[in-house]
Amino acid sequence: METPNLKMLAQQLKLSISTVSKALRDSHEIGEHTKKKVTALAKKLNYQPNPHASSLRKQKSKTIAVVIPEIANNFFSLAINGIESIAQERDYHVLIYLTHEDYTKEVNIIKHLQGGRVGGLIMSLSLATKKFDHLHELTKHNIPIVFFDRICHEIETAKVTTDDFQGGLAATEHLIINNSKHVAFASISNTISIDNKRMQGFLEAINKHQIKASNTSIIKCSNNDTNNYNKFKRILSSKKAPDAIFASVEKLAITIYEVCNDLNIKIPEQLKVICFSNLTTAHLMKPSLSAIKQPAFEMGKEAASILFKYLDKNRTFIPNEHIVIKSSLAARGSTAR
Amino acid sequence: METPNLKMLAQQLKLSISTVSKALRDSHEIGEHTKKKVTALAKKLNYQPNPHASSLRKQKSKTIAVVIPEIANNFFSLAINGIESIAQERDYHVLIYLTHEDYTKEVNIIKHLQGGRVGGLIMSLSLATKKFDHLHELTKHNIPIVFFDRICHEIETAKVTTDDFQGGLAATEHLIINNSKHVAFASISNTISIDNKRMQGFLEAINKHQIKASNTSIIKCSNNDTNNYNKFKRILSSKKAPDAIFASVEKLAITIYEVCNDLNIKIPEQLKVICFSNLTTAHLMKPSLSAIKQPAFEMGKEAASILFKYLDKNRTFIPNEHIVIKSSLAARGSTAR
DNA sequence: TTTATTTACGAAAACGTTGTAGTCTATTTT
DNA sequence: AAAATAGACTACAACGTTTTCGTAAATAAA
Repeated sequence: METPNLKMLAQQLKLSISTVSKALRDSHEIGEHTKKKVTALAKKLNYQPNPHASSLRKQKSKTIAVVIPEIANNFFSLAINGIESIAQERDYHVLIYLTHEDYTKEVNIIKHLQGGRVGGLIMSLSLATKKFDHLHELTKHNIPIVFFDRICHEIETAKVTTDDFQGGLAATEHLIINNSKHVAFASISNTISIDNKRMQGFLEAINKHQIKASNTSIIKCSNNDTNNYNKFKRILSSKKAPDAIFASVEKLAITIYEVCNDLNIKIPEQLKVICFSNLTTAHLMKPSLSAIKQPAFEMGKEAASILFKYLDKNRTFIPNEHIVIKSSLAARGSTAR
Repeated sequence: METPNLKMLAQQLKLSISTVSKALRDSHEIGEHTKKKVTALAKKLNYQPNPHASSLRKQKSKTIAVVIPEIANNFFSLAINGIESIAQERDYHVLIYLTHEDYTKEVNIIKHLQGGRVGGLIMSLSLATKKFDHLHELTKHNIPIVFFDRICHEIETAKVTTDDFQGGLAATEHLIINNSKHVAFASISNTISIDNKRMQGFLEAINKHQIKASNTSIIKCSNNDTNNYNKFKRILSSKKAPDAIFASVEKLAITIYEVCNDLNIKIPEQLKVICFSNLTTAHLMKPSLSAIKQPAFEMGKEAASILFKYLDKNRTFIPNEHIVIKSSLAARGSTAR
């Protein structure tokens, strides 16, 4: 079956292409009678305007890209959920790209997007990204970026995060209040924004409660699960092992659970664990996992709303703005006194 | 900064637009010397062809849509991961649409796609979908669909699933072998393909092991967590409660865990639980959750490979084909004898 | 009645590519 | 030396929209 287009409609109705086009877009230039006829036939033939032609002509596409490190992760999939919900409302389309925490992949994806496939993008940086030339280049090409979670300070635009500092502070204080003597922070990367903020919250709590430096440690992890596993194993079997760990991200807490299972370390008796997480099954774990829950869905919605607002106005420059959405602490078994 | 286009390149090089276009696409009509000059300038200016113009002209777009019920779900996010990995390799772009298990949303999304925004789509049906006119219509418009997981038998095309029947059989046998006397199947919907297949596997196991009908039940659940919770609560506190449940999908098993927690029912002593699942933390739950693990990532990859194969060949009709990728049973605490 | 103005439509030029059909020069073939 | 061919390039139409500009007829204002 031929896909109907304006020409086809025009011929059948013995009208010009422009009249049909205008009628469908409810232009005041077209009479009511004609509009009725046109829309009726359009509905009958199931006409849908060709988006490529439309995008080309209008030089904008009602399409955005979401560039994230990974998707098999509750935080990011919830965020996409939020983004998509707003997009569907506003009739925008969402392209998805995964960097898999790889800088080169991120650069390539961004390069591709310079062609104007999308009007803008929503992005969370890969762990490996330390240079931002590709992002500067993209904004030079008039494609706005809204960052969420792992934001880039260098680019002037809107950024949506949760209160990572406050969350880090709260998580650490929660450990201290529950009688932890030697608290550690497990960091996933020293370059990404959120990890830093969370660590600063950690340090602030240490400071506030006057914990001795010798009873504090920073565990530098990476994105490699096996390496992390071995590192935790080493640390937790050493003499001066911490009795509480605040993990920057969920996956580190999971690795800690695995190590504890294998070393037969009891949580929370011997080790308390808390982390930033969006696991839906945190309350069903053994023991149930205490967590700082990020408002992932809301963060996605907020980021999308901001981007769409500017795109709708044809504004390609988004001024600096930092939206912070509050996280909440769920105290569970893994930090019980 | 102006986004460079062919015209701009042509002017700077004092060549025609067609020459530049052909040079960039490495046409034999263009001399080596010219090609070098063109590609050099293109690289310098960071030229990226306008995808809308290209798609319009070529009448194809190197873009596919993925239409799924939800994304905050390990199975679907892993599947997307698989799809995206192949797409990135093949230079395809992936649009994502969520139906949220809603028939009307699904129909609207499909309608939109008739405009030719995408070359094809990969899809898993919503729970609420019982009519398939929208899908027939789409294929009439020459947009091929590849189904995965929740497939549609009515449409002639390629379908990718796991061995739901075998998985259902294995899961149920696993319960029976581990000494369950009254086994139940928790169904999420009686319309979707996978639920049916899994139930058939369940029934086959019942049959094979000659379980009496009175020691068998089918628990009809829905997509409403609260309703499911209440239903399980009622059933599990009744006198003839089952001592083992095979849940069709992960979310039902989670609800069962919650009910058991609240009713203080011991898993696996009083109730054994197994389900189809892709939870990464299944082994850390209390008790660890026995599961039929679906090859979600591979299913996504397979579905994408098939679709791209046909799109690359400009074939819009995909003949019937059912690819089955094996699942595996992980026996854990929730079904221990 | 003549002159403005409004209403309802159509012609045509973009948007940036791609592909077909030339065109011109230089080389080879007869 | 004339004719054919190959090589390297250009002109131009098309893809399906959107939008600006025109224009004819109908209506209102002078």
